[in-house]
Amino acid sequence: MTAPTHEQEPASGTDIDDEVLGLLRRADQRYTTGRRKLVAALQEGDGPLTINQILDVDDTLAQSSVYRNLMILEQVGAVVRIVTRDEFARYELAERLTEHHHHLICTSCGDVADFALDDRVEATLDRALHKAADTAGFAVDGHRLDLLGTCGSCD
Amino acid sequence: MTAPTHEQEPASGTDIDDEVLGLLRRADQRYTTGRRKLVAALQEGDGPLTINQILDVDDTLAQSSVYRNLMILEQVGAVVRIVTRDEFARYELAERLTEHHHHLICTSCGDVADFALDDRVEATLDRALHKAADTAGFAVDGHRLDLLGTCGSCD
DNA sequence: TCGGGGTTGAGAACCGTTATCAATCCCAAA
DNA sequence: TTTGGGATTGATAACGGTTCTCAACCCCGA
Ligand SMILES: [Mn+2]
Ligand SMILES: [Mn+2]
Ligand SMILES: [Zn+2]
Ligand SMILES: [Zn+2]
Repeated sequence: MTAPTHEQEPASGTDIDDEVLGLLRRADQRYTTGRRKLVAALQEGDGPLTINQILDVDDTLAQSSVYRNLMILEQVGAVVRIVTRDEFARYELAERLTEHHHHLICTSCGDVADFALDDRVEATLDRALHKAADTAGFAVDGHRLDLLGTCGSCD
Repeated sequence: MTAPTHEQEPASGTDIDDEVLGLLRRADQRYTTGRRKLVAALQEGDGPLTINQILDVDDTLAQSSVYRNLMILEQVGAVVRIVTRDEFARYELAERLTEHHHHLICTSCGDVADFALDDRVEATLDRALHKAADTAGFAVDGHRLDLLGTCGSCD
């Protein structure tokens, strides 16, 4: 064990499937083959994926089913939908299944990659955010932090 | 003067118009009445506004012109387009014309409000972000920090 | 005053996403 | 194992926010 984080241990390895199964069951949904392939595809990317990126990873998936199943997985709490700057939504596994992290958004090619901050910085940030939220009468659920700039492949 | 910030003094009051005028001139664009009304509408909101919110504020504006002029004002660097969670894009004056700030996004009603962090926290954050970006070979342009939760009007 | 390029705005087109629905799958009961 | 029926699938149509089109208009300069 390392320094304590503000959240419980995320599922790692293939028991992500178990966790997703539970989330779906709780909503009377089945963990079908297509949904398993979807979760597997999301697990591969090192950042949130667009629909087309998902279809590139697994071309046995049907576009309309991907859209529908991502919606269901989001409702269930297994997937998060992310909109950055371009017109394509991106999807990633919820932090409950992975770990709290943030995004490097390349304003040139549009690609999005994950990165994490030091726990100490996160703690400082959370404190400041809660303080700011309190004075605004805002109940905090979480935060979203993106870095905008140019990725390595774009010089 | 208070503690030094990491950016130059933002334009305040009605000389925002002067600044916008300069930005448009530099791109061989005119600062027409419609564009002035658009900037005025954005100045009124206490957060980024959707197209419909803009049309509500000033019903003399034509939708298609609002879309086109927001696009031009964004290219020129006077306006920033923001996409949160719902299907409506929002627009606000660029930080060059206002001040660096962040957003409270209500996941219930979708409304977005501005808030700012302490300069000290911003500095700590910037330092940590640059460090993380360096190790990822990412050139930082800026950051975006949103607070997700429930606003005061939504309990 | 006049000419002409920039701007406007109503409407059409675009395109990512969502809804439709018949065919199929899959669990559960018999 | 067989079978009935509700859930899921996937090709397709519909939807809606945004962008494009183009004729009318405006506005600056000669
Ligand atoms: Mn964080
Ligand atoms: Mn900041
Ligand atoms: Zn890039
Ligand atoms: Zn609200």
